[in-house]
Amino acid sequence: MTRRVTIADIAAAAGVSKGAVSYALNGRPGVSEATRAKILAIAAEMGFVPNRAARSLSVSSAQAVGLALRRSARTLGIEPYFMELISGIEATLSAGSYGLTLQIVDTVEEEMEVYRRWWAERRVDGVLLCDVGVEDRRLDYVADLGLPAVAVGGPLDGARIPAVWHDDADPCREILEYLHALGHRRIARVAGFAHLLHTSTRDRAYAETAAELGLDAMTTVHSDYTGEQGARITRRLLTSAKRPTAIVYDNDVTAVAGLGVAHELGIGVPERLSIVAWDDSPLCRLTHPALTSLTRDITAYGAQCAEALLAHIGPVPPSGEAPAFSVQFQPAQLSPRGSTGPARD
Amino acid sequence: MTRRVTIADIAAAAGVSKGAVSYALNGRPGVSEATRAKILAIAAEMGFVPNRAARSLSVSSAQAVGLALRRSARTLGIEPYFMELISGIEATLSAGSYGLTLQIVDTVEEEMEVYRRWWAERRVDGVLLCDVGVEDRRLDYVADLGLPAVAVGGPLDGARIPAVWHDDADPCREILEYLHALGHRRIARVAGFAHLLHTSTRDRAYAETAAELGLDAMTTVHSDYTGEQGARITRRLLTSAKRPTAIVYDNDVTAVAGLGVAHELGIGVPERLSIVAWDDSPLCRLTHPALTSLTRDITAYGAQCAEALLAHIGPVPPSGEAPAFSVQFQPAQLSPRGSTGPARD
DNA sequence: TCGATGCGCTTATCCGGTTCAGCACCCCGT
DNA sequence: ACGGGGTGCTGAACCGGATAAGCGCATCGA
Repeated sequence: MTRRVTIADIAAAAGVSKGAVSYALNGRPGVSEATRAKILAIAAEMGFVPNRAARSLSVSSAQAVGLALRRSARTLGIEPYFMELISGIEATLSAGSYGLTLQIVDTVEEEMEVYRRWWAERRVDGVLLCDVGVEDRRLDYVADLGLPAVAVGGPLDGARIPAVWHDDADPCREILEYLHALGHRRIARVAGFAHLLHTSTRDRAYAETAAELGLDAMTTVHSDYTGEQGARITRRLLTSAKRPTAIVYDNDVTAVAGLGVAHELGIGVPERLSIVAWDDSPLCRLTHPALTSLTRDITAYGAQCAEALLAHIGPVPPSGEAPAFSVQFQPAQLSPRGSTGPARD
Repeated sequence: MTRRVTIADIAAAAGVSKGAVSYALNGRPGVSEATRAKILAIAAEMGFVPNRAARSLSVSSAQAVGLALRRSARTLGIEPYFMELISGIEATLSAGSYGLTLQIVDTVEEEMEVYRRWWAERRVDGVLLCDVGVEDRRLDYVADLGLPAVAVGGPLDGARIPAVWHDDADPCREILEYLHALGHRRIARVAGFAHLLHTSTRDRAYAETAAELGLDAMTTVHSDYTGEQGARITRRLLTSAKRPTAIVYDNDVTAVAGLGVAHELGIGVPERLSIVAWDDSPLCRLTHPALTSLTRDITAYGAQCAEALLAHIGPVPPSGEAPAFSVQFQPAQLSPRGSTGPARD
């Protein structure tokens, strides 16, 4: 295990100074092309890789982005969303030779503390904020810190940090119109955390569309996205007097759990109950029947979020043209599968 | 956005030198208790957080651990295993104020390149190796690099790096004896990647136990752990001439997919087919019937792996007592649920 | 009373890069 | 021949901590 090679070693080998080596390696002017080539050749031969800490100390940039997730291990495990998102984020970051630092936290306070520490330590150059809430203290907090951040969700009107989001209202309309066309009139919804921004966006969109279509009052029950609650709520809905003929779920996990409950109660899907899931993860194709769901490319979404963050972190745009502050991502699209069919009663 | 506070600022405020501040903050001798208290008070008041890069440069330690995952975004998303593992790893790391750096790669070559770069850059102090293979080039590679590493899986006889693993043979025996007791004689298995170490361990254990119990030759089909393959293989098994009365799956995803196929084919579970899943994720309780599965605490496993790595990275044990080189984790336990029952034919 | 000891702190150096000021040199026009 | 200006490189400072060496001073035993 030989000692790490530093620019001083290269300088000695090339017979030049440290400064010249630095210029050569960074493609900056200050050395002749001949010298540059020689230095690059020697660096490559010696297998030089710059020490990240030294560089960070000099240029005061960590070349890393932070992601703090405020979800339990169980939820994170079962929800394909997060890993797909991370996967997309990661792809963009490593393409730009940025690292991803991950931390899992329990409370908002802890999460904000993590941001404070990361930023004070200069461990990250920016962060991505997931699970954007209706009232989200983190937005102002990171803005006050001066920590570059991008919200994964929105839109955030009047917010001081950029957001990447997709329209949730249109897909809601699409779902209801689809179910309405299939003859469904009693439609229930198993929603996600009530405090999340996209939940409230959907709450409103569903309510408006339901009114327009003249549907019976839509029952909406908020959940914590877990299978347990999805099952419990579905069981209650399906055993109530005015049983819905269709249930829409805000995520895939609760939808799969709901399908399980329908099986358990001997209620045929889609004959006597139609099911629609949000977030078309592979989970939705695991079941029988496969779940009709809202397809969106979460990995691409993650990639876009990371790009927005890098643009936000990056040097002041040379063209003087600032990157778009907020970006709207392609909306989710309905993928009909076996779990939806005509209403019977 | 005020400027970051450094030890020089604290030194100036306290009227002492930088060195004294460093000694005080790190709890080392060299300053009187009175001065130490004063410095600590000032540091706290000014909200001092040491610059990570500067510290790393001095002590040449990154205070971070790397994790490179060689799985597709889809697999990572759908398999609860990884997020639960990460969650556990993360808990241990942040308790020791270590960071977790995550990267997703496509090939072994790329993965090894990442290790080389991380180590050369001193971006990490050590790495965890997931998905240990039967012949695993990474083990020697990181050992040659001198990069501290711990394998998440084993046992690794004669390997140069420590491993944390759990016995896979005993649970295999437990499963087969259980199914045998229920009267099952034709048992099939949907296994995981053939090249993975634990797959081959299970291959052997199942074969041995099957022979002991006098079971018919067990059909084993290897898969890539995805729902698609799980479904396809199950469909083939269930439509073959000598249909198995029980199928054991190497992970939860393929098992859930298998259950879907049984529904699709109108084969009652557990009346005409029993299903056992490895890895008791919440996924197994989402379905109806809930899946009998092998419970293991993956989060705790991840925590243990991280602990082993930190012990391996850490300072030479002062007591002269080296940490255990390889650690065996608690074995998985069978949790019988609705998907298994007596064989009928 | 004097040298030895040790405490408490300062000074200086180092880690490995980046970057700025400055200098030697060459080319050029006049 | 000489000043002006650009090129190509060097030396040194700097980023923010850790740490070894050194030094003044009080304490203590002989």
